[in-house]
Amino acid sequence: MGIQERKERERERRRQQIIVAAKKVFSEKGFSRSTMEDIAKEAELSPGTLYLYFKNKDELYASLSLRILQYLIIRLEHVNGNEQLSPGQKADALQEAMFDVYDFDPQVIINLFHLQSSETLKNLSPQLLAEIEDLSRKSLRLMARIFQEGIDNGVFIDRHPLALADIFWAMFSGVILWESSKKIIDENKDYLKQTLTMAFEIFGRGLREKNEGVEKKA
Amino acid sequence: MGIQERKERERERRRQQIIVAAKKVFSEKGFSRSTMEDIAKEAELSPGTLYLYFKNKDELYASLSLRILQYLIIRLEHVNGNEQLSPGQKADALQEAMFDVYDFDPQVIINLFHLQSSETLKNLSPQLLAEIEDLSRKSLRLMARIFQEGIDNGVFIDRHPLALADIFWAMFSGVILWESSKKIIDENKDYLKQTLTMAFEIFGRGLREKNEGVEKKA
Amino acid sequence: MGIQERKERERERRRQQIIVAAKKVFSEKGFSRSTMEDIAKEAELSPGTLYLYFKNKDELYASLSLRILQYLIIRLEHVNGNEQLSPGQKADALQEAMFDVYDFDPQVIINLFHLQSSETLKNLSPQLLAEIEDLSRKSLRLMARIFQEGIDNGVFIDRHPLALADIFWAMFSGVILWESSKKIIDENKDYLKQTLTMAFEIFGRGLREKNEGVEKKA
Amino acid sequence: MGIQERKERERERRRQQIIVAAKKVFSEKGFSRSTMEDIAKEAELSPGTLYLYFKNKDELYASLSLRILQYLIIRLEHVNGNEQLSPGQKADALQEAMFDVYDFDPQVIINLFHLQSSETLKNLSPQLLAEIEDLSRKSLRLMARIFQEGIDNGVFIDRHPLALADIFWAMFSGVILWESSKKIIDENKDYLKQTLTMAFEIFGRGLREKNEGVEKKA
DNA sequence: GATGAATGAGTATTCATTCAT
DNA sequence: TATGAATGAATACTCATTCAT
Repeated sequence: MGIQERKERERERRRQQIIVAAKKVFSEKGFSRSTMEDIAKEAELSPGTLYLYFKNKDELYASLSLRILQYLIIRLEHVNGNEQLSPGQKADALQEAMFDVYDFDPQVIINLFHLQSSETLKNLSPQLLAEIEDLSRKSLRLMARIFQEGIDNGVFIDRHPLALADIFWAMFSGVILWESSKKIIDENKDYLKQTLTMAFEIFGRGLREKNEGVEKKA
Repeated sequence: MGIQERKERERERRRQQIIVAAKKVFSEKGFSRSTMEDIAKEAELSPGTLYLYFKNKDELYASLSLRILQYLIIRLEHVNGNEQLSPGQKADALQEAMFDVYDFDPQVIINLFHLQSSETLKNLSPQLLAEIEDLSRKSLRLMARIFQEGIDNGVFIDRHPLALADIFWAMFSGVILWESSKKIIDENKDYLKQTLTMAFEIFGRGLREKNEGVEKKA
Repeated sequence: MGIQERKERERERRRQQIIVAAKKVFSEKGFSRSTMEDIAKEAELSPGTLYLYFKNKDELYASLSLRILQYLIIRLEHVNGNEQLSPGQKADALQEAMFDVYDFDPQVIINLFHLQSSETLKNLSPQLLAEIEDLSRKSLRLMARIFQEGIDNGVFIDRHPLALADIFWAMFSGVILWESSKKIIDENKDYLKQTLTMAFEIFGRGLREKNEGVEKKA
Repeated sequence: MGIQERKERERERRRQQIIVAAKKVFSEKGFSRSTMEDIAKEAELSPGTLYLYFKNKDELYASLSLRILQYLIIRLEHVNGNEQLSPGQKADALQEAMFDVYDFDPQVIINLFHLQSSETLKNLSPQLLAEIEDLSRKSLRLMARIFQEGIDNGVFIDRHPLALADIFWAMFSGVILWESSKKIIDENKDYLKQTLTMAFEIFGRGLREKNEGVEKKA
C-alpha cells in the first residue's frame, strides 16, 4: 500500500514534469508546430516516455487546461469559503484570483480555445473529457455562486448569475468559457448573443453612468 | 486597358472563391487538420491552382482575417460617417456592427488568435503582414473615435478611448485585438492588466449600480 | 514555296531564340532546377509556346548540345578543308577551334554529360537522338581525320586516330565524348581504360621527355 | 564509454548502408529521377530513417563524393608515403590508384560535376561543404606533391605541379577537379585555358615526339 | 519503467504539360 | 500561332507513435 502510494506519487511527479515542459513548448510555438520530441527534450526525457504518461499529443495538451482549471477552482473555493467577505469584496477577490490565473499561465485563453475544437475532442479519452467538462462546469458554478450571493443580498442588480460568470470570465480571458463556447460553436449563436448583449448593457452603463443625464437630454 | 482590368477582376473573383472554400473547410476542421487538397476540392479547383493565388497555407489562412477586418472597417466607417447619430446611438450601432461581423464569420475569434502565433507570422509575406497590421490598427482607431466623441461631448465618462475600444472588442470577440495581444504576448502583461482593470471597474459599476447605496452600507 | 520557306525561316528563328534563352537559364541553375517557366520568361514567350517548338524539356535541353555539335563540326570542317596547313598546323588549328567552342558555350561539358544519362535519352524523339548520334560520330571522325593525316605523313606517332581524338577531346572538355561515354556508362569500362592508358602514356612522355635519360638511370 | 562508442560505430554502419544504396540508385537513374523512396527501399529502410542520417537529398548525394574523395586520399597518401619509389614510379602508381578509384565508383565524374552546381551547394550544411572543399584541396595537393618531387629531382620537366595535377585528374576523370572547376565556372575561364594549353602542349609533344624532326622540316 | 531508433502514413508544394480562348 | 491559367501527378520531408532492447 505504502509502496503503491509512493509509486503513484512518483508517477504524478513525472506527469507534472512533462506538463510543465509541454506548457513551455506550446507557449513558444503553438500546438501544431510543437513536436513531441521538442517536449521530450524540454522535459529531459525520451519521446517514448511521454506516451507512458499521456495517451497522445492531444491528451497532453488537454491536460494543460485541466491543470489550470484545477488551479482556478482552488482559488475560487478559497474566495467562496471566506465568510468574512461581503459580496462586493468577493467580486474583487474573484478579480484578484483571475489575475493570478493569468500569471500562472498567460496562454489560458489559447489553451481553452484549442480544447474546444471538436477534432481535438475526438482524440481524448472519455475519462479525461468527462473530467474537463466537470471542472469547467464546476468553475463556472463557483463564480456564479459569488454573483448569486450578491443578487440574493440585494447588492448586485438582478441578472442570471451564470451569465454574469460568463461575462466576467470573458472579460478576463478574452474568451467565452469552455462550456458556453462549445455551445456557441457547435450548436448555435444565441447563447453568445444573450451573454454579449448583457455585457454590452453593463459596459454601456459603466461608460455613461456619470453623465447619464446629459445623454438623456441629447 | 479594359482587358487588363477584366483580368484583374477575374483574378479577384478566383481569390474570393478560394477564400470562401477555405473559410468553410477551416471552420469545420481547424487549421492543422485541413489539407490544401480539402480546400481545393471544396473550391472545385486543383491543389496547384491554390498556389497561383496564395503563397502558402499560412497566407491563405491569414487572408481570412484580412477579409473580415476589411468588412469590419466598412461597417465602422459607416457608423462613424453617420452624422445623425448621437454618441450613445453610435455606441449602439457599433454593437450592431459587431454582431453582423460575427454573423459574417463566427470564426473571427479563432482566426485572429491563430494569426498572433509568431510561428505563423514568419510564413507571411511582408506586404500581407503590413496590410493586416494596418487594418488592425485602423479598426481600433475607428472604434476609439466613437468613444472619443462621446467623451468630448461629455456623454461618456472620461477614459482613454483606445482602451475602451479594446474592451469593447474583447467583449465582443472574446479576444484581445491583434495589436494589443501582440504587445501582451511578446512584450509584457501590463497593457492587458490595465485594460482588464478598467473592464472590471466598468463591469462592477454596471453590476452594482442600482444598489450602490446598499453595498456601501454593508 | 517562298511563303513556305519564309515561314520555315521564321520558325527556325524562334527555335534559336528559345535555345539561347534556355542556354542562359540552364547555365545559371542547372537542368533540374530550371523550370520551363524560367526559360519562357527569359525568352519573353509563354510556357505554352515552348511546346510548339520542342516536344518536351529534355528535347529542348538536347537541342543545346546539338547546336554546339553543329558549331564544332563547322569549325572542324574548316580546319580539315584548309589544304595549306601541315598536319602539325592542323593540330594547332584544332586546338584553336576547341577554345572557340568553349567560348561559344562554357557549359559544353555539362551539357554533354547530362545528355548521356540514359533516362534523358528515353525522352528524346528517335530523330533527334539519331541526329545527335550522327553529329557526335561525325565530329569525332573529323578530329580523327586530322590525326590520321599526321600518322599517314609519318609526322605523328602511330596510334589509332579515333583514340587520339578521344584523348584530345577529353583534355579539352574534361569529358570523354558522347559516343565513348555512352559505351563506358552503359556498357563497360574497357574502352575508357584503353583511352586513359594511352592518355597517361602520352602524358608521361610529355612530362618526362626532357629528362628521359635521368629517369631511365633511376 | 564503450556504449557510446559502440553506438557511434553502429550509426556509422547505417550511414554507409544508406550511402551504398544511394550510390546504386543514383547510378541507375541519375539524381533528379531517383526518389528518396527508391533509396530507402534499396537500403531496406523507411524514408524517414534516411533523414535521421542525412539532412536532405542533396546532402546524401554530396556524401557520395565525400566518400570517394576519402578513398582517393588514402590511396594518394599510400603512394606518397612509399619511400621506395622513384618519381616516375610514383607517377605510375598514381595512375594505378586512379584506375582503382574508378573501379570503386565509376560515377565519380558525374558526382563531382553535380556537386559543382551552385544550386546544390546552397542546400549543404556549412560543415559538409567545408569538409568537401578541404578534401578536394587535399587530394589535389597530394597529387601535386608527386609531380613536385619529380620536378625537384630533375626527372620531370619544369611545370607548376598543381596544374599538372589538374591535367592528370582531368585525363582520368574527364573532369577538371572541383577546386579548379569552381574557379572556372564562377569566376573566369582563364584558369581552364592555362591548364588546357599546358595539356595540349604535353599532348602534342607525346603525339609528335618520335618524328619531331620530320615535323620541323615540313 | 525508460529509451530512442525506426517507422510510414500524411501533406505541402512544385512544375512539366495541356488546352480553351 | 500564341497565350497563360489550370492541372494533377509526383515527391521531399515531417512527426506522432511504436517496440525491441
